[in-house]
Amino acid sequence: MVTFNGKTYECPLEMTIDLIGGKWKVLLLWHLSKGPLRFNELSRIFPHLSTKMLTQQLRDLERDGLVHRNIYPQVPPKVEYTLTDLGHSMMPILQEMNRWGTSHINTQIPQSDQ
Amino acid sequence: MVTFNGKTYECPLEMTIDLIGGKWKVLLLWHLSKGPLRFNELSRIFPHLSTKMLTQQLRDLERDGLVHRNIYPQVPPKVEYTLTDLGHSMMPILQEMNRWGTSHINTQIPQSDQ
DNA sequence: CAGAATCCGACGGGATACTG
DNA sequence: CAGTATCCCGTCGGATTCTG
Repeated sequence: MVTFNGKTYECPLEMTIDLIGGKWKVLLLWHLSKGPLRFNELSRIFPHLSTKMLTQQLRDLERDGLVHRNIYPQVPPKVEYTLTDLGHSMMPILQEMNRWGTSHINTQIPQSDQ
Repeated sequence: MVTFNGKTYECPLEMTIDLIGGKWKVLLLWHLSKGPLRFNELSRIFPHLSTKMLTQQLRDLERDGLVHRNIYPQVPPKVEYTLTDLGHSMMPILQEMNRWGTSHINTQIPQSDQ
């Protein structure tokens, strides 16, 4: 029984997958690891991600301390998203995932015949 | 643009997270990495996982070549699930996830005040 | 520019009952 | 034992519109 940011889990693995599971969070973290990005820049990188979802995922990541939201008080508004140290500490995981994906591109699994 | 088992993705990372994203798949892979487990054994390990979901997740993992389903033709039926080589190749990812989780147990993120 | 608000349909997933 | 089948409700998430 472990906890993270108020949530309770049965084991560390469950805790981690809850933070980055789902399609978009790892992709957001991955792109932000290369440098700060603005809301619309992220929106352009992921054309299939609605602004509603983008906002929601970024809020989740922010609430869990993986992403920092930097607001420049100016008109028009400017908001930059960056990785926190905790966010950067996820990189070994993402690198392993990227490595696995890269080395298994175009794999075709023969479906069992029955 | 990459593919895996007939599905198309924008990048290797997206491909990987699609295979193991979601709460249960990593947990199933994790337990199966220690040895074969039967359907009811898995069911007992995860009390909050319905048989419907368990079946569905196992079928997904099987279809994607990460898990093998071994049927013993006998009465009562006996079915053992094991990791394939491809499933084992996921272990570095899960180990990183477990490592991260373990070293961030009981973290509390101070919420930004506004 | 960076969202918030609203509406609404699809489906993820629980509970229960049933089967070879 | 190892599932399947059915019902059903909640939420996920898309599309659209609006705002400081």
